[in-house]
Amino acid sequence: MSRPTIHDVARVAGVSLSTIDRVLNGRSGVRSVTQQRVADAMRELGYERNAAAANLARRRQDRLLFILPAGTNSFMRGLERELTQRADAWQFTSISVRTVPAFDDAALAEALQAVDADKTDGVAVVATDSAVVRAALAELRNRGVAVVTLVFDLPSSRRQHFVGIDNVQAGRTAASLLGRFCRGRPGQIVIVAGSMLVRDHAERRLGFEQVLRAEFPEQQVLPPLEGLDDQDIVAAELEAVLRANPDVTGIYSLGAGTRGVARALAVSGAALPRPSVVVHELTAHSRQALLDGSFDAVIHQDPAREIAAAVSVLQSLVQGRPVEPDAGRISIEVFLRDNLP
Amino acid sequence: MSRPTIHDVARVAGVSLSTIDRVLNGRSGVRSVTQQRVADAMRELGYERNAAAANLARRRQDRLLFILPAGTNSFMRGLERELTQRADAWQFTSISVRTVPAFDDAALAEALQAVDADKTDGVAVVATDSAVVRAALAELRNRGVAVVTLVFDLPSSRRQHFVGIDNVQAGRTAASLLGRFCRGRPGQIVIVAGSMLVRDHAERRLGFEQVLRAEFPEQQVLPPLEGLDDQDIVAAELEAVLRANPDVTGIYSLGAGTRGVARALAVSGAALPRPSVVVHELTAHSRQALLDGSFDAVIHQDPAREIAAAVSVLQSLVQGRPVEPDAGRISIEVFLRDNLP
DNA sequence: ATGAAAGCGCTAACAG
DNA sequence: CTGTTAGCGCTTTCAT
Repeated sequence: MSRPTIHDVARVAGVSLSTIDRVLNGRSGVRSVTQQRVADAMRELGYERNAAAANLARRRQDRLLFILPAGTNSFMRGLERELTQRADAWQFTSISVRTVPAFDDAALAEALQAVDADKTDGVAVVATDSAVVRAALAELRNRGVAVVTLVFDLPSSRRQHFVGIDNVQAGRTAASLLGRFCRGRPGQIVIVAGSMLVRDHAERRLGFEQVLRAEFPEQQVLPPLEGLDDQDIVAAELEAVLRANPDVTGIYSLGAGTRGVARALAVSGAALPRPSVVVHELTAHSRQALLDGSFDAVIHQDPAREIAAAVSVLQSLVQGRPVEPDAGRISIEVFLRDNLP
Repeated sequence: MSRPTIHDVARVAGVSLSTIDRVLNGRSGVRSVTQQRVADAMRELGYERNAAAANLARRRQDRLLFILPAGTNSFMRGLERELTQRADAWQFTSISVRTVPAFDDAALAEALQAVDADKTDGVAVVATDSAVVRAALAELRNRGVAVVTLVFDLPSSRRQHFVGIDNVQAGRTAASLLGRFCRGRPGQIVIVAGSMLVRDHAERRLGFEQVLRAEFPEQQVLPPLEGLDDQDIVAAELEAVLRANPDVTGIYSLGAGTRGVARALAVSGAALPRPSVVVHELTAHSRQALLDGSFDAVIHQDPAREIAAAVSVLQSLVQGRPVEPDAGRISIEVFLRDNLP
């Protein structure tokens, strides 16, 4: 009737609970004949282990720490919100969050060093790329703590996994969209970069130019505009570029300069057809711009999925379970006005 | 140190475990003074209930049944795979699956009537719209079983929730994409419909035409091509249409005729620029077409999310928890060649 | 109105 | 190598 338990298996196999437990958890000290008997009994009964009961008895808590940059970046705040609001969504896992000044290698390295390895099983960190950070991360690993990078990767560091999107693919996706949006209107494409971090901006730009050059050669990519993610700078510079190049057909904003882009478009709005616009990250502002028609598409990564993947990977790492190579790969979402969540 | 348990709360409040349990579960038989004391103790200790332990002790299993159409529709098979492979992903929930002949109202009604209300707490059904089905569904509700519709809705029936995408929005999304893809190339747009079910095809078409007419009036929408989701019919008819209309700029396939579309394009491939193509559902075939460049975008709904949402909504319903109105809303995903999962 | 005690399905010492 | 026993945190009789 109800699901068989280890008691049933023990009875059928004619052994004790401990023996069942041993084979169930692959512990040593069971003759292979006995193992076989137990395995047969399990198969016969269709036994399925009750993970909740196991965790309860084990009374293990995975203590995970998330280290995020402070500041107003809405994506980072989204991650933090996800973490604090759904703190109880993960059974047998206790999660804490620390924020450190953004783009401050020293501060980040310090935070990594300050991790108490006796009270922390795993760390997810939004990393900046620098020698001190790499060193601190390696040392954390040496102290027996599992480490994954989140959002920004640190390849060839000692981090065990990366959880985030593939930024080259994100750039390629943007180009596929924008190239199609601008087809039949040869002209210039403006890339608005920022300063979130060198690596991921470079990757997005790379992917973007790969696809645009190969598939939409009628578009000329202008030298990227460095807006430092400051909306005033972005607005001013972009406005100037638009004025100087009346044939701009498309704009790709790969950083956080989204609001500046919207402002520049509003000002130079008279010119028609207005350029097609693809930006990153769904925020209140980009959503609004999508709705009023000034942006065409938003490339997004979902904070909820990102956090869920990080927790899951860290749990596996901490518990010594195998982790599939692409467990941390987050899907690149595309939003238009009509499929906004 | 470790999370406080009801033992701690009991000690601090100076009462027994049972009393804690009573207030925790809102059972009667506790003086309000005592309730207050307990509540204070919980707050003081920062008590959080351990849901797994509660479920274990309660030993309740939600018995859910999924009724899906049989046949080769890859989306339906995707749902079934999700259900059977991840059967153990939902703690304290046992899931069974039944398939019934597709588009057979009588068979579906019969399956609904055959549900054993004593052994089933909730049902998720991919419904077809007919009086017998509605009646059978209502009767199932009367027998005390929770019911949600999945993928296809049955509004104004007694189903308690719908889990699936908004098909009008899906159609609008397709039009936003295709309209932009075809901009600057005035011409005709072909809609390839099928026969999956009248309702959702009609809704997709509605949304599609809404947006196309309003925002891309330079495109003329041809009368929809009824391919009955049969690839041979779709291929033949579409080929004829393409031959007759050399100015076809875009194709929207809103049903399951995807393979036929690919074939027709391969045959009439000579003509350039080839029409832009947006189809529904990511399958091995549509993925391939995306990769080889014959399709531009795929509108998708994720079977995994769909199943997860259905299970979660049914659990809430069965356990009498409140369900947010849009708990069943699944997001509409957009895939291009470059953001394929 | 409140408490004691016996589990839920599994794990973890500790004995044999 | 295998079995016994005492819980994990919570619910549920059944007393009081």
